[in-house]
Amino acid sequence: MARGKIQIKLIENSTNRQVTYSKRRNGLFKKANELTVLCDARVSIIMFSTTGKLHEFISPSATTKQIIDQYQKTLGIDIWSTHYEKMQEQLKQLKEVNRNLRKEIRKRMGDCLNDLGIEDLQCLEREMDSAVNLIRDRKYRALTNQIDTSRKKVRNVEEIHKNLLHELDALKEDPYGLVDNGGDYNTLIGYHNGSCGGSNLTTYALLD
Amino acid sequence: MARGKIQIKLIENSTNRQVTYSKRRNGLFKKANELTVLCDARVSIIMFSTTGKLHEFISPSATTKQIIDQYQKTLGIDIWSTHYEKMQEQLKQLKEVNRNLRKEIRKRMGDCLNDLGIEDLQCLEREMDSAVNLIRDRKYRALTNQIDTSRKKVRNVEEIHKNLLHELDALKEDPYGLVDNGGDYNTLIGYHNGSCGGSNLTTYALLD
DNA sequence: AACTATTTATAAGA
DNA sequence: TTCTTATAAATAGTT
Repeated sequence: MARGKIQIKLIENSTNRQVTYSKRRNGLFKKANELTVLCDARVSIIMFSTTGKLHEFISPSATTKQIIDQYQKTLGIDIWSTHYEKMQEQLKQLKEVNRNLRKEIRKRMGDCLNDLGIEDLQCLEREMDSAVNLIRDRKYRALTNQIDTSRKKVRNVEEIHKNLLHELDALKEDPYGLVDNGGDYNTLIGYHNGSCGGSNLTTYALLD
Repeated sequence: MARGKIQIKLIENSTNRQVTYSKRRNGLFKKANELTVLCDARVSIIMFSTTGKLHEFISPSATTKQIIDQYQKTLGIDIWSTHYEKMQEQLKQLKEVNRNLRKEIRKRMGDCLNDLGIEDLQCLEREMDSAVNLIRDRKYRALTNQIDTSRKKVRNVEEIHKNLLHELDALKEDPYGLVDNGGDYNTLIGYHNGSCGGSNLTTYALLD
């Protein structure tokens, strides 16, 4: 456009390209500003150079966010709000599902039974009964295992005790007497019957 | 810039303003395109006329959404993504809560008991037992109510029957005989013992 | 960053 | 809206 026409194609020389970018960017922004003033328009220019550097122009009468919001509103095809609305919908659904799950749990705790009919109650009772049996079975199995383990421990300790007694007998002739450390072996079993921490009902409160 | 210099200030004449807007808009977009090609830059221009009409330019190598996303990322000051991330976080939390609630329900159905200790099992058993009692009570109360209602119905029907019999007696002298519509009153009680629709276990599957 | 020959954009008119 | 054209403005290449 001066001192020789140029072809509109990539400027190969990197330095020239950078200089031209800078010059023309200023030209573009100047034009945008003139347009803003002359025609009372609102213009947003956002540009990135090859190197990723950001430059922007915005009409003094507006903010970039305003322009972009209006852009979305005008196009109707929201770039974000579709996404947004989907997420909002998903959130709503999950909350509803959670609410129902909490309700289900409360039913299974004997609460919130008002809206159940006789058949629902019978059905629930049957389910709970069989579930309780399963839990009881499981508990018994766990207890049995623990008792077996404890028995083994006791037998082991008794074995040690017997050996010590034998040693003691063998040492009867020894002039140096040894003290027997016989005691309550039950303390070795270590069975602590914890108080039921219990599910906290508030955990299943029907939150919004 | 031609046929006379102009001042850079609002063009009062509305028609002229519109014409200038159109011409200069084209000029601006042309320049933007040249810049895109010459310097391998990515440019987004969004503009609104006084009348609210939208015009946009976007470098062929990009989309407006890309540019705006990158704009936000570069500035750090996210216009949307903070909101976004919050929602995403909320979704994650809700899903986790959901998962736990399902697990809780499955426990109360005698499933998923593997990771429970003896005390947990005892506690759960106790909870379930008392819950079952509550449910049973509620069922009995509901049944009692229904039986009462049924009894009243039966009594009512018997009353009607008795009256009809009296009428019949009274009509014995009548030469026109009347057929007694006596029948199985039990059908009137209408008690249907539905098969337990049952909670569908898949409902409480531990979804992701 | 400044200069300037030249190209390009465009204001006014058609 | 488009075309024309005189002229202002932008800018490529140079310093």
